[in-house]
Amino acid sequence: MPELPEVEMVRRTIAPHITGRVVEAVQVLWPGSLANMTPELLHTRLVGARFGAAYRRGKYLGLALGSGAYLVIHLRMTGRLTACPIDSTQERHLRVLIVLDNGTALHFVDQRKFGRIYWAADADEFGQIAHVGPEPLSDEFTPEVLAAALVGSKMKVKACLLDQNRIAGLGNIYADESLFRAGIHPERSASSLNEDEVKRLWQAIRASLQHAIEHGGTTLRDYVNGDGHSGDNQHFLLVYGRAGSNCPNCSSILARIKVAGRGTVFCPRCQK
DNA sequence: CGGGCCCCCTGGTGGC
DNA sequence: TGCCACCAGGGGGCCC
Repeated sequence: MPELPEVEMVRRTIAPHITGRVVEAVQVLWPGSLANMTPELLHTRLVGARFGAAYRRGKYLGLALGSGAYLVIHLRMTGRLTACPIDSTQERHLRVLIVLDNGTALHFVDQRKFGRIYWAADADEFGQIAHVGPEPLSDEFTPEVLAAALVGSKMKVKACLLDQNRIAGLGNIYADESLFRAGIHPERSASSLNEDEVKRLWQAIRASLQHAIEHGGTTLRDYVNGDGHSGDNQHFLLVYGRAGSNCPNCSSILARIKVAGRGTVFCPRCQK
């Protein structure tokens, strides 16, 4: 499941392939992948357009175009965005193909068809589509900002972390990893965290995300970066996917419960 | 505002 | 070996 680190890796690896390149052809194999336009409209808008920089907002990718518009992509569960040679074999679950003028093509592959491609006419529309909370790796994200996202909420702290409007980019993996690093039980009421706990959680969120990026993202099944390479961070996860194994801190057996409808792994001893 | 549930989807898994 | 119910889950929508 691509979360902030994985989307950031896609952004970094896809950018060199597309920036400055002109679209020669577009092929939509599954129209359902297009969120707010028809295949015809995408074709009209994209063919002849030139890609600029690649941006990320939360789990949204925004590929700028010379016209000032953005091609906005959300990978959801199983989406992949890769740059491939135009003569490469067509993989299963290919949904949208964008041929560029440098012998490469952007492949949007999505087994479960949850991923979506949006059209934004300008930066404002990109912001409306990717309307998410503060970026946890930005300088603006301080312990005070995190505290503001949690304060006064009756929600469980994990549910808060998963709420994209409160904090951008955390999904199930990094919510669990962050709460473990901070030593906070996922079912704690968000508003019950004291100043020290918020500070620890702030530090933990940034560390979980930063380490994941340094390890190229987490590949559990589908995730690959823009070059088609898997990440390594799955080998460094502390709790996610490790229910029944030993806690890396105290060797207790890691527990699995359901929080906010999501499978949740935590250490009953370390996370109070 | 928040909790719970459904839906979108497909492939993997476990029970029988 | 085969069939099938069930699960995973990001995000939007809906109801209460």
